[in-house]
Parts: sequence; C-alpha cells; structure tokens
Amino acid sequence: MENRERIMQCAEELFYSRGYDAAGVQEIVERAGVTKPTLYYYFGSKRGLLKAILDTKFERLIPELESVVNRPGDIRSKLYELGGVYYDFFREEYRFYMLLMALFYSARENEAYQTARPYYEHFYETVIRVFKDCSWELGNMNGRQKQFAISYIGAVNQYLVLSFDKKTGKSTVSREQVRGIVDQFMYGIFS
Amino acid sequence: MENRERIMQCAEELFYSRGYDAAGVQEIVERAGVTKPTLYYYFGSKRGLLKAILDTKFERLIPELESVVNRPGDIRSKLYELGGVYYDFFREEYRFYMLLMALFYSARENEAYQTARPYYEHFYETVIRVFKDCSWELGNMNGRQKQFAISYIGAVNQYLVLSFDKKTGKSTVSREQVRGIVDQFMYGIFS
DNA sequence: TCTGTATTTTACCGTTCGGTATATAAAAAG
DNA sequence: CTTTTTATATACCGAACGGTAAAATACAGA
Repeated sequence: MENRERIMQCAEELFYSRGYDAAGVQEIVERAGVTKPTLYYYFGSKRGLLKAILDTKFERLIPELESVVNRPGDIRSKLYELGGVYYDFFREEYRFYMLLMALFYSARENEAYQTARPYYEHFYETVIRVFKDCSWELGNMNGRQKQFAISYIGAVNQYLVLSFDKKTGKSTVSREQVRGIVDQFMYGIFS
Repeated sequence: MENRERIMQCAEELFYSRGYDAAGVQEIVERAGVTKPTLYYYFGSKRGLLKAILDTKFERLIPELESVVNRPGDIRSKLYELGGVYYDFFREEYRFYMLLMALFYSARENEAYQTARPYYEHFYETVIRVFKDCSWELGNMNGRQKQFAISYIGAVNQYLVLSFDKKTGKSTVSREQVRGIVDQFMYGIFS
C-alpha cells in the first residue's frame, strides 16, 4: 500500500504544479520511484488516479462541511465557521485546493473537469443548503439562495487563492481576515 | 491575412473547449483548413498563438475598462458600470472569457498561465484603482482596497461563469441581475 | 515445500505531440 | 521578364504521450 500512496502524493504535486494535462504519467512514476505498470495496476488510468486523489481528499472535507451545515445557528455564525473550514483546509491542503480550482475552471469537454464535476456539485449543494436552512432569518430570499452561495464561494475562494504565496507555499492571510471577508459579504463594504 | 485570423479563431474555440494543453496544434490547423507550417509562419509557436489571441481581445477590453475607471463618479456607479462592462464582454466573448478564467486558475509552472499572467495583473490593477480613487468616499479602507477588488472580481466572475449555459452557449442572467450582485457586494445580503 | 495470489518489472505498442527543413506557389518590386 | 518577398504545402523529426502484454518477484496459506 506504500507505493499506492506515494504515487497519489507525487501525482497531486505534479497536477498542481504543471496542470493535469501537462503532467505526464512517466514523470509521476519517476518521482514516486516506481514504473508505469504499477500505476496502472492501482488506478487503471490517469483519470482513475485523479479520481482516487479527489476521493481521498473529499472523504475528509465533506464531513467537516456537513457538521458545520447541520449544526444549529444563525447565518452569521455558520458562514464564519464555513469560512474557517475553508481556511483550515486551504492551509493544510493548498496544493489540492489549488488543483481543485484549476479543474473547476478547466474546459467542459476536458477529461479532468468531467472527473471533478460531481465533487463540485456536492460541494455547492452543501453551501446552498446553508442559505436555505436560514430562510427564517433571511426571508424567502426571492430564490437568491443559489446566488448567495455562488458569490460567497466566489469571494472566499478568490481571496484565499489570491493571498497564496507560491514561493513560500503559504497563505498570507489570517483566520481573522477571512472573517473580514465574511463580514463584508454579509454587511457590505461600508461595514 | 485571412488564414491568420481563421487560425486564431479556431484556436480560441479549441483552447476553450478542450483546454490549452489538451488542444493539439494539429487539430487547430485542420479546423482552420491549413497546415502546420502556416501556423508557425504566423505565430512562431503554440504559445505565440495564445499570446496573439490574448493581445487581440485585451486590445478591445482594456480601453473600455479604462474609460469606466477614469470617468468621475461615486463607487456605486463605477461598480455598476464595471459590472456592465464585464457582462457585455462576457456575452460577446464568452469563449474567451472562460478560457481566460481557465488560464488564470491553471498551474503556476504552466506555460499557459505564465503567458496570460501579465494580462491579469494589468486587469487587477485597474479594478484596484477604482477603490483607491474612491477613498474620499470609503475612508482609508485600512489598506483593504486590494481585498475589495479581489472579492468584487471573485463574486462577479463566479456569478457570470456559473450562470453560463454551455449547451446553448448563452448566459442565463440579465444585466439587472449583475447589478444585484454589485448591490449585494456593496450593501450585504440583507439589502 | 509447494501453490496461488498480489505486486512490480522489462520491454514494448501505436499515436500524437510541438516543431522544422525544404520545396513551391503567388505576388509584388525591379 | 527577372528577382525578391510573402505565404503555403509536403514530408519529416525526435520525443513524449497514455497504455499494455507477459514475465518475474514477493509473499501468503496449506
């Protein structure tokens, strides 16, 4: 099982730094210190390898998101906590996070996008549910739950991604600053 | 000059639909009805072709952005107009817009990202300047101009991209709804 | 010790990749 | 009418692509 994990780790690194299409299977196995058939033994295809990486990481992220969403509380505290989950996940798994963003924005026909798509959908649905569950607080929102979810994710993501220093490999923002973004999202720029 | 333009057009389409790395030079020239040396005669390399596409489109977008930024007005009207420019550009050049997003989120080591990077920087600086020029209205903002620019672009982009129906190739939002996003950005979700 | 299974290797597949040397048309300049 | 420049095609390059057949190795349990 050691080789399997090392392959996934090296692949994640290379997908992140070169991009999924530009990263070659040959280079992945070289870094992992194995040969190609070993990779194909475990994952079946390059796409299968990507899928395995996505599965592993989401297996950790999804329950964290769910626990925030299902916990009782007002919209403010939920969005804070949600931002916190993003922030922590981003700090610990920034390579994967950046890879995920790249996949999300890659072309619709592209194999990588199609592989990653189901994961986004689950992800988005979770955030939309936050707004739906808080209709007691926000009114009927005129069907704007989805819009709220989109711009919330857009603002937070953009902020995390832009504040990432790829030289040091670290985020330059604090958890507090992410709270600031959430505040701005809720109360506007004059707050 | 006809072939040159047709190559660029076909390349834009393929870069959009398959992704820059996944789109092959061979396929581009086949669609354009020419051969490879013709492409290399005009653009020198695949990267040069991408650069030419970026140049052409930004040559149109940048002046529009500049005119909005340089016009006098309050932050509200400027952000409205800026959103309008995005919206129009997105409707008319959605393939290019989506391609641009994909390039922006692609890996830092990647050739495509490095080619597109200078264009983003110019673009971001323009939006940051909107907030800087309105410090009379927003106070000193505690150095949050950049944060504002980032989350503004993040929210608007995410909204436009998400509302794009790739089956019909059209945006499902109106100019009004983009104004709604700008309102939300300025006054929060309770507005 | 033998046998079966899980794992990894060597050596290779055909295809496509980005890119080019060279010849050839077409058109403008002398 | 020649010469030069611009533009396009034929035919090819070596390298890398994703992927695989088949053999060898490692390691169980009987």
